[in-house]
Amino acid sequence: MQQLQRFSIQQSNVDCDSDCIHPAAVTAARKALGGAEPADDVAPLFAVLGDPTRIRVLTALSAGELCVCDLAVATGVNRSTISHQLRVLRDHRLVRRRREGKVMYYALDDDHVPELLATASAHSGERNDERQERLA
Amino acid sequence: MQQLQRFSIQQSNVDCDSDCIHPAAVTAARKALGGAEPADDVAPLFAVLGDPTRIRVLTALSAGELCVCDLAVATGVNRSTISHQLRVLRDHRLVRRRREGKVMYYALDDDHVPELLATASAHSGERNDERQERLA
DNA sequence: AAGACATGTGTATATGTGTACATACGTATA
DNA sequence: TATACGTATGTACACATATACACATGTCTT
Repeated sequence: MQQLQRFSIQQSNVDCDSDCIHPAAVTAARKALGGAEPADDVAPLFAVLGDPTRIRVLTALSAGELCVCDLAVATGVNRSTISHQLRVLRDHRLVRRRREGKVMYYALDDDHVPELLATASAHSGERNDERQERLA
Repeated sequence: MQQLQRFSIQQSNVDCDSDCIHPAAVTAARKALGGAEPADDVAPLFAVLGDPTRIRVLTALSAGELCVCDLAVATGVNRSTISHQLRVLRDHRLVRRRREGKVMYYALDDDHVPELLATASAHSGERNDERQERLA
């Protein structure tokens, strides 16, 4: 953390180093941040979703459960990579698995996932709505 | 964030690659994936949200607009870092800025952001209701 | 115009992480 | 039990990137 300079008695008015410009706004922001730092909870989740391969896996699973082999074929990704990413997704409770013989079937574990994907897609879609028409 | 990979589904090895276990499921998954590869649109957005500092910035801004200096104080992050991250957020149309004299005021630019944060928080909250160990 | 101040950016470094090879594990079948 | 096969993981490498220092830019004040 940076050192805090102590020249606070200068004009009691606007000095960004000693005292922030809008103390009321800062306190409101601190309140919004909360003491528990929710960033440490949601940021890792978003980080998991921030990989194209994992998004492809989740999107593929949105059509229904798939085994690892099918996932690899559908997404065109190495099976080893798929397994690694499935483990990441499992650790974050985004997918669940079910064994049937020697085949593992993976499925979405959370209704939040399609919701997040839809919202993010809407945001990206708005950005791309420069002159993009829906294609038949 | 990483660059997308070209993938061809012609990894004809021996068994599982040439003929997947459930061809119908694979075609359904491919249909869900779509030809336009939505992963390349939403994954970068999630990647942006996957950083604790940026989440703190967005959360702080959810209480109202703030200048860079106040953001740095509220989040406890170097002003230079704040500026860098604000640029990233700006590039993805997550925040907008407004100049007033020599002070730049930043605000959330999209209603999707609070929605995404809420959904992600709900997911994390459900996870924490059970006994879940985070990996460092 | 010059100085002060808030903000933006170039750059270097350290940390993180996605990928794939090789290999181990678990289950089913002969 | 032994073999085959789908899945999981250890490991190493390449690449992305978050951070902070130093400096640049833009605006207001004197």
